[in-house]
Amino acid sequence: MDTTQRTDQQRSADRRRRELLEAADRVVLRDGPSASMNAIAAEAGITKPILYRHFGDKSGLYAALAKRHTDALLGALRAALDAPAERRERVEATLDTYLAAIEARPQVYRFLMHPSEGGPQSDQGFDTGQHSAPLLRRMGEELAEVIEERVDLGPDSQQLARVWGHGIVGMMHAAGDWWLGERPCARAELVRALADLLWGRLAAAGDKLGGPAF
Amino acid sequence: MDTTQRTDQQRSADRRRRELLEAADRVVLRDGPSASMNAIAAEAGITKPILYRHFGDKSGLYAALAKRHTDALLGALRAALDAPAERRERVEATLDTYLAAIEARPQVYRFLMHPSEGGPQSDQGFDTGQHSAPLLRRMGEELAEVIEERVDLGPDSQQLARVWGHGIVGMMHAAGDWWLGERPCARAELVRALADLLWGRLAAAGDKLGGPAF
DNA sequence: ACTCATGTGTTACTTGCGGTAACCGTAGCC
DNA sequence: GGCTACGGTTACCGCAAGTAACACATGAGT
Repeated sequence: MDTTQRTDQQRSADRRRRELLEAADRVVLRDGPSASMNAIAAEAGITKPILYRHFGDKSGLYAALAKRHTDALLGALRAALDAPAERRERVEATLDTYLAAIEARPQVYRFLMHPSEGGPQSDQGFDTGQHSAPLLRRMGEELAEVIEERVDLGPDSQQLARVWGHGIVGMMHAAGDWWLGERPCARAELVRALADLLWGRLAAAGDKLGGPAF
Repeated sequence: MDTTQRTDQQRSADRRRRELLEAADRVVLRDGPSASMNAIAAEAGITKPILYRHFGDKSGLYAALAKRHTDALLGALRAALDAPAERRERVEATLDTYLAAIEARPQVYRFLMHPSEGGPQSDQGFDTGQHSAPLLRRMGEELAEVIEERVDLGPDSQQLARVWGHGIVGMMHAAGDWWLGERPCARAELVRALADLLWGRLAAAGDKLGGPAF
């Protein structure tokens, strides 16, 4: 078994795997994240056990599926983050890239954020963390890296950058989710509002006079 | 059927309902959000159909359960938001209140954010929005109200306040989730870092010299 | 040519959950 | 006593995840 020489069987297995993933993709796009293994197998023209041979269990399939989309989105985000432009411009471009992606394929987005919430009862009950979608975590970490490598934050910069990375990603996510549901304004307006928030406009704004009980 | 005069039966039913909710609470606290109806019924000392008589279906029970915690948490947050203090202090107090809550009872928090993700296959696949936990939405709306009624934002203030409300809540949530998983620092530090972010420190910070490809 | 390992595929099953139908006992009230 | 109304139970359905056991091909070694 030479590792360099992949046998025909191995390559055909890889192709199979890709085909299965594409079938799964179609089903998830159609049925949302609650697509059943049976349905996916049927779409691929085969039966369940094969899926299990390839992906172990449902979360395995979902992880593989999520990785593809996550990689694609992260690539686009990285491009926007790394562009040679003013910081404000880069931030706005990044926000816009993310929002455009979730606007274009809401089902996929939905799937990425809610990856079937774990197995049967999957004893992960106690460990608290890690329930937020892996996509969010990865985005947070990536952003943190970019911030830390580009912005001068003095001591404690690493800690600060990570907090901010995850915080900003969360802001983007929650605002995007709400916006997608209600569509209260154009995308560009949302982008500006969020950038304004990051630029400290909340802190700079004055108190409203005649406020309540004051 | 006089509406004002609740019969003994009605009141006893209400008591029963509360008892059941408390049992469910205990189970969710122990088993996490994937607690089964059987387990909850057993904890309450009864069997499934009674649960269904009281709450309709699982999402009904979960909704009732979530409402209690949500109300409690929102009450605490409102108190922090409405305190008569400097804005920065109020923001920090609010962040701290939220983080203290999720730190104290991570399972409950987890449950609130992941309310079983909808029914059997619950055809809600296409409508995109509304999958973010109701708690997040409510917090976002509440915060938006407070912002709009207290801060002078000029024209478009309503739109802006809502975007910011949801955005800030999302930031708090994501950062809190990450922090809960990794515990990279004390709560107070996290609070300060987030408040700094909202105060525009990212925009104010200088570029790092000797940056990449520059 | 015969076997044997390996990978692809199937049918048929088990387990466990959400949800429901149909039945049982007891308290009160006429 | 008989009647209803309600708290409760057993026993079931449908469905999805996951598995066991079996069946067909195909290339390699002898």
